[in-house]
Amino acid sequence: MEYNFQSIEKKWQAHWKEQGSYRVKEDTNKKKFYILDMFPYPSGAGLHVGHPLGYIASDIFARFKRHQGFNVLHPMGYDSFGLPAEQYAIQTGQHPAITTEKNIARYREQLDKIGFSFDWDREVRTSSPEYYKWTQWIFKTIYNSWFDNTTQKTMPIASLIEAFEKNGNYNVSPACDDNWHASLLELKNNEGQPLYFFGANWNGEFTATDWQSMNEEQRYHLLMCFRLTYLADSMVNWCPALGTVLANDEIKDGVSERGGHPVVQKKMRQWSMRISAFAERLLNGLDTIEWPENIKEIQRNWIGKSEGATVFFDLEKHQEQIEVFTTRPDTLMGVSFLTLAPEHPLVSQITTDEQRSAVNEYVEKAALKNERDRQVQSKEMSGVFTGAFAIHPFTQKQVPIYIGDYVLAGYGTGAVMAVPAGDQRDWDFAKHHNIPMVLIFENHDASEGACTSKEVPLIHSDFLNGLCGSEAFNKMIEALLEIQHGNRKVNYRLRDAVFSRQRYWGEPFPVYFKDGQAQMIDDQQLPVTLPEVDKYLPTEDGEPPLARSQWKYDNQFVMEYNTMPGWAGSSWYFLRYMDPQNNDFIASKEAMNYWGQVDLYMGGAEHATGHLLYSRFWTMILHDLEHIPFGEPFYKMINQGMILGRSSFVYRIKDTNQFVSADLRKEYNTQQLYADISMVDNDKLDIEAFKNWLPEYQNAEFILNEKGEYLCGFEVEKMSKSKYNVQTPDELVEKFGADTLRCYEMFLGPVEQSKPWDTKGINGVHNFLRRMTRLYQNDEGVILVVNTPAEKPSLQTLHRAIKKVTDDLNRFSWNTVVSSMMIAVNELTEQKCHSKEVLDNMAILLSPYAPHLAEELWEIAGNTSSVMDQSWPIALKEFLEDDTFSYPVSFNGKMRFNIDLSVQLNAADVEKAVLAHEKTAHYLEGNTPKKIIVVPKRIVNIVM
RNA sequence: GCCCUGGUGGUGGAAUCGGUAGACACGCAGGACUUAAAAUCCUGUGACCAUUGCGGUCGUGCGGGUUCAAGUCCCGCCCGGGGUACCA
Repeated sequence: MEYNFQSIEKKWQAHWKEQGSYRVKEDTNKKKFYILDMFPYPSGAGLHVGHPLGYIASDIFARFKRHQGFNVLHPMGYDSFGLPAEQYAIQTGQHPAITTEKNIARYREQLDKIGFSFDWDREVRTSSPEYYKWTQWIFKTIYNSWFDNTTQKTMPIASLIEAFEKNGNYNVSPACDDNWHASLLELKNNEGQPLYFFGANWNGEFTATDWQSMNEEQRYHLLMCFRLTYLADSMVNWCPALGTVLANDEIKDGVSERGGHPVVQKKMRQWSMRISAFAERLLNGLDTIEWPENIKEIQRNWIGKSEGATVFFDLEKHQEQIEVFTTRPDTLMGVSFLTLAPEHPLVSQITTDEQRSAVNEYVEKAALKNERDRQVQSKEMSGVFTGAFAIHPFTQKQVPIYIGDYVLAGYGTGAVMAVPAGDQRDWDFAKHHNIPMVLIFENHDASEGACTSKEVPLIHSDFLNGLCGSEAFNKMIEALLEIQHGNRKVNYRLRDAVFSRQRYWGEPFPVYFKDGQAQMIDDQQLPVTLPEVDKYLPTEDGEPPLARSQWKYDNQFVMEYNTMPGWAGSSWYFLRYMDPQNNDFIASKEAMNYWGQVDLYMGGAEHATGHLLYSRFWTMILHDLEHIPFGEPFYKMINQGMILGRSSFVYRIKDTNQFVSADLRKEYNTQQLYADISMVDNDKLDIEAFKNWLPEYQNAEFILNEKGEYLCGFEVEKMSKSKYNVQTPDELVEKFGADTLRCYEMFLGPVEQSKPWDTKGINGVHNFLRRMTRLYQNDEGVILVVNTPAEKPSLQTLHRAIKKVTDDLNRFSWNTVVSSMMIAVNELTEQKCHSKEVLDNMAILLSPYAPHLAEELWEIAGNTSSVMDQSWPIALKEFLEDDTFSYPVSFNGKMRFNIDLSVQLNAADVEKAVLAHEKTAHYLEGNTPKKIIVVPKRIVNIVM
């Protein structure tokens, strides 16, 4: 019988479904293995061949682990809240839930065809109320928590209140914004008086008595400064025309990517998550997990730890100080000016009357640019002198103060001390504005640029003269502490994460507002479900879509009309798979204790600074609060690469309707046009299909090459509809079968590498499966499997394959496994081996890669059980080694010939045998060997 | 600029610990079978030189180095992919 993959795959998929083969339960007698794929957003376009790459790899690994006796949790679900469904709803009025449902059905159909071993009973969808009930619960939990800087741990907010009751905020160090107390002083009560009783110079300390005398409103705002999710005014990219906030990557050249509308910077009251408190934990945790080094690096950079010092500069004519952060306190003696961000709060206060108009103009100009624009600006170091001077803390000399938009308000203190001798940017700024430099490095000629090395001894630096590096760094910090003008400081780039979105299709907040204060809705009333709206657009006065519903809590209190961002649901979904139907908790303690951390996480590297950071953040919080038994969500991670498309091109001669074959196109002036890859086979164009493709090509004429063919050009690029290079898995499953597709995607190369999709090679893999089939059955359907014992060479072939396949899977080398199995099948075919003892083991080896065919072959060989239930074969040592080894013999490192010798021989005997060999004399050319290197079972090298 | 990756035949890739570079496929060329095509099978296939056979030289982005031995280790460059940035 021919390899009839269509009927085989249909048969076994139905069988597995009927048997519930992939259902999994906690079983404390078995070791667990949790292998997870990043769940997809179910887009309307469906899957292309790139999407299942990671799923295939993880599915193979899950099946391998099952054979090894592990209890494997391998679930799948959908990240089903998101923008595309909402956009579609705006255009068509169709409810996003309906669109999402449809897309999920299509995804499921496509996934099912590929034969994945997901336990679909555990499916989760982030948009289902049963699921987002717990997203809301986690939000509330985070709201009711604070972070203790001393112990570096999340604590319930009640414990902070208790501390305040006892000692005010003495002896307690909750994570918060540096100037949290300043923002409280701006608040007013109903009478328009300051809400708090602290004077304008309050430094943030308060006593137990202060706390006890606070009213409920005062305590609300005070606590908000310490909660791990909090309401605060933050700068957002507001697009008035679209009525929504845009993410940075939704803006191109200062206008919205969609529609090209202007975008302005606006302060909005938003929920934020205090991820900045976890900077150090997130950084250190990376050392405890096995992730690809590049992802760890991306996260480290994103967290952006820098160690340095805070320095306070007194002002010449004002009480206030300017606080700067620097990583080079050792260069403090070289300060020639300070630069403030245009938004710095002291700017208007210190600017002199002569400079005021210039400064105002500059500040206004800067406000029009968003942060990203500003960074793209030219290198000409724009800035304006404020007219004010600071006083150098050591030399007491005047230091001019500038503003410049290269200083960002959002990083550090929004102010920098400039040392032109030691920083290239400061050097550029000084040159441009003709500010005198202070030279502080030995032998440094500052006419060319700054000296950025830390290893050059200092000069003109008073007590630091002659020192450099960390010695100077530490000595300066000591000196700063002594004169009380600075201290050691660690700064992080990581910012708190905005958690509000002005969208419809996302999780609603379990929050309403009473007297302007946010109130959490009781756990018993969760989930708070999405209300119906007439349109999925913002209201006329710019409120989010949910406001259209006139939604009220208890019929009187305004609800929070924002929704949660996309990363909310995906930050904890791996927990829900453990116990997806649980109504009492995110998952039962038993289930979480059993399944624990994800052992292997497979997904794209593009989530490095989003999902992969946020889910670590939430896991740490939940772990600290003892809701879950582990502190890092994903132990081992592998990033699959992207599969790129191979686009085909035709070449039209300019201003004609003539197309010229790619190999002849240089002779003409041509225009390159896409041709759909379905009309191209082996770069040869199906001319008739092309003519019928689009009306404009109907009367096209073709200049063929000498073989009478029309060749297409090609390019490797991202798969996309507009490039006509999308290859769907469905077509390939139809044509070659799921097993072939699975093997081929693995055979393409290492999973973590990006590579072009090219269907050319798929025949080779398909042939391999056919040759495998022929070991069991000839083309007439006669079963060849025999019960006679196998010959030694066949057993050697088998056991070598077992060893190689097992080793390669253990080191996640999916591609080489296919090669090893091909080699085994080629050898067994040559040996005409049809022995059941060999073939049964071969079927088990094959089953992770080609599960349908493996089941079929297992059955053909006369077995009644399922191949999936068989334990993984063990490679027997006696069949792994030959009696002889073919030694390569090299002369001065050049390999000349092989000699077969018994593996029993020791190095001296090998040397003797080689020297006795007839060819040795020839290659010695009369020389005496100076040295002979023998590495047993590897190589012989003769040095002359 | 900085950080992370990668660079091997016509193509995808293999070489796991410093030990025979190019496994396994694709493609291509030639042959067998066939009226023919497909399918299948066989042979060859890194480049260059020599071919009557034996064989020889070069070769893993480039230039150096360490070593008996380097795709693999070290130093200095070049190019591609990704991340990030007036980050103080």
